[in-house]
Amino acid sequence: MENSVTPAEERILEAAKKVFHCKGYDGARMQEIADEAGVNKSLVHYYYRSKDNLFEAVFEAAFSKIMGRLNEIFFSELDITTKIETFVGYYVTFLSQNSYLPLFILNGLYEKPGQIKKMMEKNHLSPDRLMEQIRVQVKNELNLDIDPMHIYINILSLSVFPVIAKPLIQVIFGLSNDRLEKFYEERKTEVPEFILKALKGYEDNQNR
Amino acid sequence: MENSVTPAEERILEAAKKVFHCKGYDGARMQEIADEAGVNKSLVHYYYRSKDNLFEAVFEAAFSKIMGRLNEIFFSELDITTKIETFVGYYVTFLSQNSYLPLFILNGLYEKPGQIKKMMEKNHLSPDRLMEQIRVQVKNELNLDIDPMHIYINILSLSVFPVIAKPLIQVIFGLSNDRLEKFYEERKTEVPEFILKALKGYEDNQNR
DNA sequence: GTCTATATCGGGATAGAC
DNA sequence: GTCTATCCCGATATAGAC
Repeated sequence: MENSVTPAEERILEAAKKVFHCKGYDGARMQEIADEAGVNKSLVHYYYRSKDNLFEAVFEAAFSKIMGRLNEIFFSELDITTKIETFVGYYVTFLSQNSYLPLFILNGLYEKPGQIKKMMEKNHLSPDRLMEQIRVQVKNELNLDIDPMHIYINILSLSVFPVIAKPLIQVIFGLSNDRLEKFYEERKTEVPEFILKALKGYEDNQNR
Repeated sequence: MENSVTPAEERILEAAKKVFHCKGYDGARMQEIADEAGVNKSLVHYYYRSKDNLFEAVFEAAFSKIMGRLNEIFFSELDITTKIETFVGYYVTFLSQNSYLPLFILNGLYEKPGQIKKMMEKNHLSPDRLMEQIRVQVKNELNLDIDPMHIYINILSLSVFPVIAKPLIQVIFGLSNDRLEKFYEERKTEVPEFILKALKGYEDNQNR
């Protein structure tokens, strides 16, 4: 099996990422991808027989990139407080530098409900292990018996949504690009603080 | 100017909503919209000269539907606690019944950064009024001097993201549809609780 | 491997009969 | 207002020369 990747093939994949990420499957044009890669349109088909195949390659790369890092942080040896701070800090930074990625993935998941489990396994993602990991840590370190799923989704929501909703936020609050950048920067400390204060609230309740 | 809406025109708009919401602008087909409305393809062009026009009508309706209600709740006379509970309850219910809507709107905002201010004004949305409204209420009722923007976005994130990320959540946690419904139901109480506990945390800090 | 040329199809839009 | 027929372009994909 061929192992080395030719420069052309690589350029095509990079170009495809750029175009698919911004325009989605239906909006992307094979011609535009070819132009972006600086090759002939036929060459794109030579390497990736069809638009579908090319899209799959792009989607899988994006999914792995996001989930791999997420996985890494959540299964690390950090204590829960540091873990949340690390997670939020990393995601807000990473996502605002790649602001097209999360929406691309969400759209992709709606279009392709199949074959995703394959990717989950490839990225060594196990729902049960993740849940258990959070539950144990919340129990041991914070002494709380609360559903880890809601906590996990809350953390994700607070980190990801503001990036996805960038244009909406600009419209609702009438922000300039500079002011928006500052807003994201603030969130790196605001969000962990918000989460930890909430968790502290549960603690007070249960120990009362 | 013609005021009454013919049944056909109405059926076309409803059909267009269904198709555009699910497939987006590029994915939607005029033929499919016509079929869905039970009319000939030409009739769609007769009423809405182009695909662009039709899409605008659909987008504006969706935007107004979501923002109108949001506006209504945030400018109501409720105290902040009730307001948050009402908002989350309403949005989690409404959005999970119309789970395609938020993603449709976010995608649309990326594609059409123009002409949105027109809609903001049409819906009487003023960034400044909204911010001031939240700031005053948080100050008066909770005695807190914190940035209302982060609070507002946090509430929105926790309400909207889990609905948008439905397929992602199912994949990450391996949930059945029934279990997911239960999860959303739980969030109607979990999310306001989470938010209010966090706010309480700020209160303790500042009064210490 | 990389290009040119072309097949084939589908979609948006319009003309014109009724 | 509603239909049939058609135009025309653009997009995916393939064949085949080099």
